[in-house]
Parts: sequence; C-alpha cells; structure tokens
Amino acid sequence: MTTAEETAGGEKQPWAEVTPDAARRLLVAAVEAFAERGYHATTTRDIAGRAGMSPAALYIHYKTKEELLHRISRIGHEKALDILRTAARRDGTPSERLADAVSSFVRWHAGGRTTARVVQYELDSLGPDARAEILALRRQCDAEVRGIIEEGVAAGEFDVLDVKGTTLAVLSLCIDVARWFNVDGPWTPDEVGALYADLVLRMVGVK
Amino acid sequence: MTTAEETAGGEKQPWAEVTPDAARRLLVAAVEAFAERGYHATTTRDIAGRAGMSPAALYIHYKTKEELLHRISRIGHEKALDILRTAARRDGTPSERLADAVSSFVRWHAGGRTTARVVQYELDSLGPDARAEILALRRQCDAEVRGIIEEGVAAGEFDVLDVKGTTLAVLSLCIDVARWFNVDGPWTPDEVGALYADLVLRMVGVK
DNA sequence: CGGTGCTCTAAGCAACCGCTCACCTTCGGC
DNA sequence: GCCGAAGGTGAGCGGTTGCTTAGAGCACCG
Repeated sequence: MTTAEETAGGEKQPWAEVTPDAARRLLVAAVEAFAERGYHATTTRDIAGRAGMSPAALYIHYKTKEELLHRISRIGHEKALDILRTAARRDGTPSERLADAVSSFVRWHAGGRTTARVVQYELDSLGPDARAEILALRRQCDAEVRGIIEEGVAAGEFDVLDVKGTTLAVLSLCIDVARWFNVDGPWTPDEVGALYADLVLRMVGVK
Repeated sequence: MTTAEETAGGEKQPWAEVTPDAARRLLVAAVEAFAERGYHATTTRDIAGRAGMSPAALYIHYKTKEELLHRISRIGHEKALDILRTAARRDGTPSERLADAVSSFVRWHAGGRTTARVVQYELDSLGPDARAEILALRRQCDAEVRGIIEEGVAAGEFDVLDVKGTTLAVLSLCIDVARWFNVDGPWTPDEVGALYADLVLRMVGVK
C-alpha cells in the first residue's frame, strides 16, 4: 500500500545478501520508512509493524536502530561503488565510460530512489565510527569518477578547467536525483540517465 | 558585483524582518539546530537553550515547533527567489544573466549553508499546507531559470535538447551545494560560484 | 498607587521513545 | 518423547518529547 515496489525503475533483489528472511524484511521495511519520514522521525515500532512483526522482534536481528541504518548505508554504498567501478573499468574511450558511469549511476538513483535517498541523505544520523566507514566508500566513488575524467583530459578528449571541482559537480548532480526524482515526474530513469550523460559530457567539454 | 553582506562562512542578517528581538534569537537558534541535527532530531529545549531562554519561552512567540520551520522555510525561499529574479531581470545577454543567476544562487547556498540546508532539505518535515505553499515558491524559482534558458535558445545563444530537464538539472546542481559545501572544502563560495557558472554555460551549449 | 498587558520561568503533564525481559512456540537431532 | 537452540511475543521500564499552566517580574498609564 505504501510506496509500491520500485520494480518500474528496475530495482531487482538488492537485499538478497541479508540472510535470515525476517532480518531482510525488517531491513526493507526500514528502508521504506527512513526514505519516507527520515531516520529520526521513524520509530522502531513503525519498522517492525511494516515487517508484520512485534516491536521487540527487531532487536533479535539488530542491536540498535542505528545498526539498521548502518547496514543499509554500507550495502547501498557498496552497490553504488560497484556501478561506478564497472563503468570505469570497461573497454571504451573516456567519453564512453563517463557517459556509461553517469547514466547507470543516475538510473540507480532514480529507479531505486527509496534506497538511494536513505543512502545519500541520512549519513549524518550515523555515529562517528560508522560515518567514517561510509565516508571512505564515498571517497572511492569520487576517485573512480575523477579517474575517468583525468584519463579523458590526458587523452585530449576532455577540456576541463578544474578536475577536482568538476568531479564533485558531476557526482553532486547525479546524487541529487534521489531528492527530486519521480514525485510524479514525466521521466523514466532511463530518460534521466540519458539526459544527464549528455549534460555531463558537455560539462567536461567533449567536442 | 557581489552583495558583500555574505561574509565567508558566517551568517549575514537575513532575519532582520523577524520583529520581536526574542523571536529572532529563537529563529536563528532553530536554524542552527535544524541544520546541524535535522528538524526531527532537534528538541524545543535545545532551541530555547541556544537562544538563552527557558523551554517555555518558545511558545510565546511560536505556536508550535513546526511553525518555526515554516517561517524559516518561507523567508529562505523568498530570499532564494529574489536572488534568481534579480539575476533574470537585469540587463544583459541570456548567457550573462544565466551565469549571474547561477553564481549568486550558488554563493547563497555555499555562504549561508546553514540556512540553505534547512530550507532545501527539511521541506518534507512540514505539514501538507505549509509544504504546498513552499512548493509554489519553488516552482517560481524554476520558472525564472527556465525563462532565461528559453530566451537563450530563442536568441540562438544556447543549444539545449530538453529545456525542462536542463532547467531542473541546473537548479539541482546549485541546490546540492548546500549538502556538500565546506565539509573542509578548499573552496570559497565565490570560487564555487564561478566554477558552477562555467559548468552551467557548458551544459546549455554556449559556443 | 493600583491596575494592565507583555515577557519569561519553574514545574509538570500525557504521550511516546528506544530498548529489555520473562515467557511462549516451533523444530531438527538423538 | 525429550531437549536445547532459535525466533517470536506482550508487557513494561526509564527517559525524553512537544507543549501547557500558574504565576513572577516589570514597564507603562490613568
């Protein structure tokens, strides 16, 4: 009833690695609740209720409410890093790889908006240790994109004034998709991905 | 060139219009607390404490905690709209006006990051009525930027495939500055503004 | 001087929060 | 048939939340 499946956007079975079935149901429920109301506004009773369980059941599988957010954040960031890494290391020119990286990264943020929203916007709700761990993953995402841009500049394909700043802007553009996408928007994730790939190629000065 | 009231990293006095002095102190305290911890994680006791008052004093000037967020959001959005409107309606070519709009809009998000963060990211914490009012202001922001881009296309200065999508991307890029700026970044608001103005001109295909 | 309105405080209420505990059910192995 | 582990529940604890109430201090005004 709440937020229908995002199968339309292409989210497959992203939480298959969460092994006890009840633990996965709780985690999926937490993703939905966090995305809708935010971490602090979500109660453990709400999460357990969405998973069809009593409030106490949550604490059999997770030590605290924050551990749920931590798990969601880590798995999500690993998925995001995997997407960028795959695009960065395939065959092709820097232009092709950058376009691939941006379009698939944007598709993930648009199609799995529920997940992406939690992953990208609830970072500050984590404690210092968990936060530092996630930030390390985020720096790796940054490095993958910067690598493509640097190669494009070295190959003479790109014309960029500030590599670091442009990298940050490209990632920022993609990430913010999770904030605005599909509040009854007229675009599919594929369309936004294609549009954004074009815009980013313009940003790096592809002739 | 720049409105010099924005000192580096510091807050200006944009809240001069909030008339009883105690009410303004409470509102400024709320902006800081909401930006640091988020709306739901902020307690009314924390807000009152920052303003040097007892918890009950808050309710003399504001009916609820949500009314504080509403006031902050409305004033902030009006300021943002004012910035875009000023840039859009000044003299100059579409390229010049777009660059001006982007750089000043970005400067506001970077320099007044505390305020901008609350304004842009705590919208969902408002009730339906207040939320609808703010969304109307946001659509006006969108219309100002789209207007500049449409004029640039009509004048043959810009080469844009999807005006609506590009407008959204430009605003998204600027808004997301409030999320990442100054987490020990090496840039000043002016530098980010200049970089982003260049990137946006590339996005709209200025020759 | 007594009243009047405004600002602020100390104390506290009802509700809700994250989380725990004693206890119940199910089920495979022997 | 018995047992211990694993997964689940209802009840509830201590603490915190947004907000209220009774009343104190204080300028102003007839």
